[in-house]
Amino acid sequence: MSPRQPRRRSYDQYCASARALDAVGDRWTLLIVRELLAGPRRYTDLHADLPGVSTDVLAGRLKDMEAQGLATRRKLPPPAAATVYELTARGAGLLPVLTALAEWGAPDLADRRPTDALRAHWYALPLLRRLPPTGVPAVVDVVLDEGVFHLRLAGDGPVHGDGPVHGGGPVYGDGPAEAADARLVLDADTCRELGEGTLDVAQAVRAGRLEVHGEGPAAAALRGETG
Amino acid sequence: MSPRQPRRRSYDQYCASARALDAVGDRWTLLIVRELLAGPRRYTDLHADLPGVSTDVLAGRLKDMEAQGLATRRKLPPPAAATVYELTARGAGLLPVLTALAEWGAPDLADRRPTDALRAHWYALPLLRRLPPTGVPAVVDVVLDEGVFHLRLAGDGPVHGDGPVHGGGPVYGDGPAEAADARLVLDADTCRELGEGTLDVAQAVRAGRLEVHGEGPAAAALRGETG
DNA sequence: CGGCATCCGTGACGATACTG
DNA sequence: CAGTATCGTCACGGATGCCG
Repeated sequence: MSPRQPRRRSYDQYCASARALDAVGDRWTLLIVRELLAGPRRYTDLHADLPGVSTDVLAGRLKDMEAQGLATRRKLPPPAAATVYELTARGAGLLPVLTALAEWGAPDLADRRPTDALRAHWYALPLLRRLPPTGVPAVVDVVLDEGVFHLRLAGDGPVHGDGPVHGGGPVYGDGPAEAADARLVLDADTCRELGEGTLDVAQAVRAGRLEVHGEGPAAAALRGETG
Repeated sequence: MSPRQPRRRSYDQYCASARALDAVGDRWTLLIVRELLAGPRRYTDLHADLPGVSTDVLAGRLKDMEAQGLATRRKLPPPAAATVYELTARGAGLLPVLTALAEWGAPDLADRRPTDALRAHWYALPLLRRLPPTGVPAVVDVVLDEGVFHLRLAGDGPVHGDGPVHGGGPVYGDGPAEAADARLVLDADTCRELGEGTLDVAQAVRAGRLEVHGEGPAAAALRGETG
């Protein structure tokens, strides 16, 4: 009958961090979460944006994540008859873990190896913690030579580790948003330094390395017009 | 000559989170960091507090961490001629990652399996984020039936993900501190609920589930005497 | 074409034994 | 005490095949 559930490997420690690592400590799992934080994605898109993962491991991880309540499969209504994977609230709650990792790992981006894959929206996580508070929920397009992505800011300051930021929708996404409140134009290295924290938005604007477009209060706040 | 360095496996992605996982994503690494956040430890002590890790994996991880600048080996002066492992500043910078993981994983502590190992200081990480600001640096002993540990609070509020908290010394430790500013006495389940955030210190005191001993301002702040 | 399942070679992991 | 040596097992990565 039961075809021998291989029983997920556990640290068997009564420790909150160990429990978290039991759930998401496997190779690739947190990077799949990173992709799904950009919104619902199809299997093939995930596979394309996770270069190096093998098909069976990706399928297995998605199955594990579904079994643990981190993600769900959903079938889109026709004619777009595709199945997409989507984070649950529990899965989206991993955002603070990913931002903490991104903040710690940002200095390592100083050396860009020729073998490194790159997607524009991978710049989103370090940036989320570094943008000044907009005071109001806002969607910001970020335009790099390498591509365009967008951020969804809650308005009440940078994203810290204090739980999910807003409703539960995607926190960032690939490509431009439908209706953005502001648009940032900068080069990849400026974006890297912003994410690392060695440069802030006001400095970058003053140095001519960053253009902030937009008319609303969010764009003004990003420019530093606090009055 | 060079016996072919097997070259650490990398995700090869130009992404801050992926870079961090390249460094600390291997099994056991973050739990070793958790142990070393309690201060310098000997190999045998690490092995004792990481039940399940095999000796060669532990040795290998410590070597990797040393090579990556996360930890250092240090030989204690005689007569205590033992070698201890100690986090570097870079390694200690992983505290926000571990607190984010602990916060996310805390709800999973609701079911305590009979196979789970337990060390008192494993309660420290979830607690660090949940104690009210003491206003002043303080050392707090926490007394459970299961054992005693202590926390070193910076004073400026709970530990968020905004970088290292204070100087760089241990953030918590096993057993009582030499000179504690306050002493908390509670049972394990109360400690778990505090860490989970479903209960706060003031509530626990009022419910008679937590005693806060001590005379100084830190103890008063923990009691909620904000005046 | 999207979503896997299968097969296979390699390397990482876990337990035990052993050594300076 | 602080690891190294050895070995069986399993997870991973890559390629291919199947099936709606």
